Amino acid sequence: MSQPQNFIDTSTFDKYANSARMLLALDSIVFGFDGEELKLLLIKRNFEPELGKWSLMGGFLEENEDLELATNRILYDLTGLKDIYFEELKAFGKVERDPVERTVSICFFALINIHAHDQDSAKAQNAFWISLKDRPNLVFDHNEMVDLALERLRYRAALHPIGFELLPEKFTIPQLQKLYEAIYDTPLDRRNFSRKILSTKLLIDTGEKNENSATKKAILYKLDQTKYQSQFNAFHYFMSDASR
Amino acid sequence: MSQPQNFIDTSTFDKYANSARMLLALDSIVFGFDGEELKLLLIKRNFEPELGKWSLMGGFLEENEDLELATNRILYDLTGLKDIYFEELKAFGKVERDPVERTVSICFFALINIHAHDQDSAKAQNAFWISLKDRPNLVFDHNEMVDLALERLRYRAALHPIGFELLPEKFTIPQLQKLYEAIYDTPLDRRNFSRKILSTKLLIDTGEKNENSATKKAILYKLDQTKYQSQFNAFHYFMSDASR
DNA sequence: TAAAATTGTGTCAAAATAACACGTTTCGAT
DNA sequence: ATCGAAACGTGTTATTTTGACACAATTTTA
Repeated sequence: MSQPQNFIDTSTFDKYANSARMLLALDSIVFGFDGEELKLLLIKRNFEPELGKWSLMGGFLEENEDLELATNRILYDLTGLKDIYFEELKAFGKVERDPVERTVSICFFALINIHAHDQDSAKAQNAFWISLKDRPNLVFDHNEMVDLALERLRYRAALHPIGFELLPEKFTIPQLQKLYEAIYDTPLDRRNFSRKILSTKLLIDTGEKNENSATKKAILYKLDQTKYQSQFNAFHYFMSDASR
Repeated sequence: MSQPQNFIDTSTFDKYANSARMLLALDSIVFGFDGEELKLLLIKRNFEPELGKWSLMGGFLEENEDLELATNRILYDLTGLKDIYFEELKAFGKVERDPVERTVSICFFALINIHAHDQDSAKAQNAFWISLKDRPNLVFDHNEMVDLALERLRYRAALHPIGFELLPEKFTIPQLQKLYEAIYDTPLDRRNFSRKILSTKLLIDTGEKNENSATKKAILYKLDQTKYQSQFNAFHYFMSDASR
């Protein structure tokens, strides 16, 4: 992380010379699921620059703050939640991406249970849940970020049980199927989907049923947390061809 | 990529205040394959800080340089090659990761044909090919970076045909198998491997044979570039369980 | 020309997948 | 109370894919 050109003095080495210091932003794509549609938590900017326009939630990395800590701070400010599931997406670093000042953004996406999050936190940030299908135009390169985040979500959810992060603690297989259908925007066969999910042995029957149903009440399952964590990196192939 | 706290003046907005500007480093893990072992291109540092120790090749992002351009610049300086295959790995941003000055590193890994690269470029950087198995201790958090890069390589090579990037233009299936065995440090069944690879239809028989062989000469194949690019993101499942 | 090393191809049983059918539960309308 | 509609749980079958394994062909060297 340094190169020959950048040293000053081999005996009394203090600072890297000649290279630019710049702002490091963190931008978050937060996905939620309301039971029907996949949603994004977006900010209606009540601050400059680009006041009044839509954007992702972000913030700057501070001098004495670890990167991971800053990510958690930003997600907490936005949702009021701690220990949110998130993954780093990509660094965006075009010279002109932020017209105000040279800023490199490290982008990540998060998955949350839309009903568990703190509405007040979102309100404080002027944030709203927007369906993916009617997402507005976003500032800077944020559209590109969302496109990539959705692609990555599809990639990851096809192989790993991250979809569960979007559901409440107890959920039914039909609910899970609707989530996958929303993520991939495609219908799935009930019977094959159920078999696939159950074959992972990741679900535990709680013995309860979904009382909100108007018809046959589906079994409520919960995640087997031990198996979930130990098998997280194993391939599960939830979707046969998520890669188009 | 900005938040309410960071604006100065809604009418004459110029700069983001209060947030720290910092160095942005780019560190590269370069993988190569010599026909037997997986290797890393590492720097014996002839510059400060940490002079004399081993490290990854890196550099700083400059004021008027796109992130992707800088990555290519660093890889070119190291290998003399352009259009190298690389993927972003992760941003490393612990406060104390570089004792000289607060520096966030965006890390990426690259795959190159070890025999095609320019030896002079490597020599100019004091870089050497080191077998993964006897890799030295590296400065800062570079060990962690290499660990993660290897994990990611295994993940990606299990699903996508990136392994081909490490081989010469024309190669045999046994050579490809040795590469996969090196990546996963495990023996594979010749017959099943061959069937799996050929079923992807990514290989074109050149009609030539490997004249370097002391026994039966294997068929030399080349990649079907059109299919390679169009099917790159499809899942190929080259390894049944690369995820442990 | 026989032996050793390596390559290409084939077989077969087991497992996974995709397409599809049937019976059950629940509520509300009759 | 019972019937119908909607949604749920489970089962069947043919096809494909996988994993374990065997055999024949090529090439160099002894």
